[in-house]
Amino acid sequence: MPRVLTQTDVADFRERLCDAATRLFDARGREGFTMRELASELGVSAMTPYRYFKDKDDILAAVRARAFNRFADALEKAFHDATGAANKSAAVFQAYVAFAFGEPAAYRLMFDLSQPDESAFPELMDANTRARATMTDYVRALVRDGILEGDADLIGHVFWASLHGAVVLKLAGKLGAAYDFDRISGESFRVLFEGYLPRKRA
Amino acid sequence: MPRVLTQTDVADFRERLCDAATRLFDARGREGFTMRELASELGVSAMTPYRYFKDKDDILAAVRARAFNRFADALEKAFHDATGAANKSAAVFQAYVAFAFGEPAAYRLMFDLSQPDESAFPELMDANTRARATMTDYVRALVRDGILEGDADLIGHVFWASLHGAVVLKLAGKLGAAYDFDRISGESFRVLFEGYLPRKRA
DNA sequence: GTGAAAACTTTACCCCGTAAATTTATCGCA
DNA sequence: TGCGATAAATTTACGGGGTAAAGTTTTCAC
Repeated sequence: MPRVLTQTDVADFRERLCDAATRLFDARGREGFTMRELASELGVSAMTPYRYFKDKDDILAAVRARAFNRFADALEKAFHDATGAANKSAAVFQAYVAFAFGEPAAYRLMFDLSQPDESAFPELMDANTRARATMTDYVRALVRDGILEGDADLIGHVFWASLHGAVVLKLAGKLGAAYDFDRISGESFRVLFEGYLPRKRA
Repeated sequence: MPRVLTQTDVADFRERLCDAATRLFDARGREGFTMRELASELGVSAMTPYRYFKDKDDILAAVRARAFNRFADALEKAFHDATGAANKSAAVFQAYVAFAFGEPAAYRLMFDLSQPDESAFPELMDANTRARATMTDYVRALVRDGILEGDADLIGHVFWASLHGAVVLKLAGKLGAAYDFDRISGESFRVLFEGYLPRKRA
């Protein structure tokens, strides 16, 4: 019988590969990322990654799944560490922005990209679902505590779309100095937040 | 003396090429777009486009410039055809959305993409500036007519970021059935609009 | 040791953007 | 009417990409 890779060997290599791939995506962009450079970064031949992943898309899916999980980790941590619904909401907002600009390539891979039939990658689906949940939980908390009023899922999507828009415009270099990301996202957040405050009825 | 291309010949070919390129971008996506297929679509050899454009990026810049101009055309027409600031605003909103979903590839080329040193393409810069202006003019009209109150440029950017966010989430397939584009963008627009209504001071 | 099979590498194929070399087509002029 | 000259177009070729197929190395039960 020949040498056989243990589960751990495989998992470790996949881990190392995804780390390197994430770094390369950041350094070279989605277009500049190549299997050959990835392999050489890992010190293996160009074909070795194909023992561990079906093809480039499979690697992309794994990298995306890991990005979703890191993202969810960051938001959940922010949510749990802050106390009080209002603080939690601000902390989640900050964590979101920090992730987006700290790992722009990962952010784009998560939200800019529509891989055909993502359902073929259960790991990705799960991570996606998890990240999705963390993005509405904080709104649910705000509504539960009576700080905001309305359909928490709808409000969550509205905040999300608005913030995401500002993020991608910034990432694409579409925002100037006068109306920069902080100004626009802050203003959006403020106006939307006020719009969902409970109506003071007599 | 040999045959020499007239200005018109060159302009016509560039036009035809950009039309075909725009179609191909839509059909194949940014990754799947190739010079070779573009050339074959035009019925010329793979190298002929290089007589008329420096390289692929140069073609991309031209396609983007044309997209910006079509976009500006659509918004300006909507703006001018509607009467009254409120109607104009709604018309511009509709034209924006119609363009984004009618020509998703062109939309992405305009706002998702940051070409390095776009300043090298004056045609692109001009078209970009023009499109930018049409996106804030309608807000300026709303403020001038007293329908909204505040910094028109800031408000314009806030609306833009919010709408853009919903558009790209939809284009990336991130929105589900329950909270779809219309629901989210409509809700965002409503809440932001109300947030900028003049305060009724006693 | 030995052989069989897993892990890995080398080689090779086809597609890409595009540089360089080559061919074709059109003009003014003899 | 032919005949360069030269712009326009095509053909060929190169380096680099993803990855299939073939070849090599390594490891373990016997």
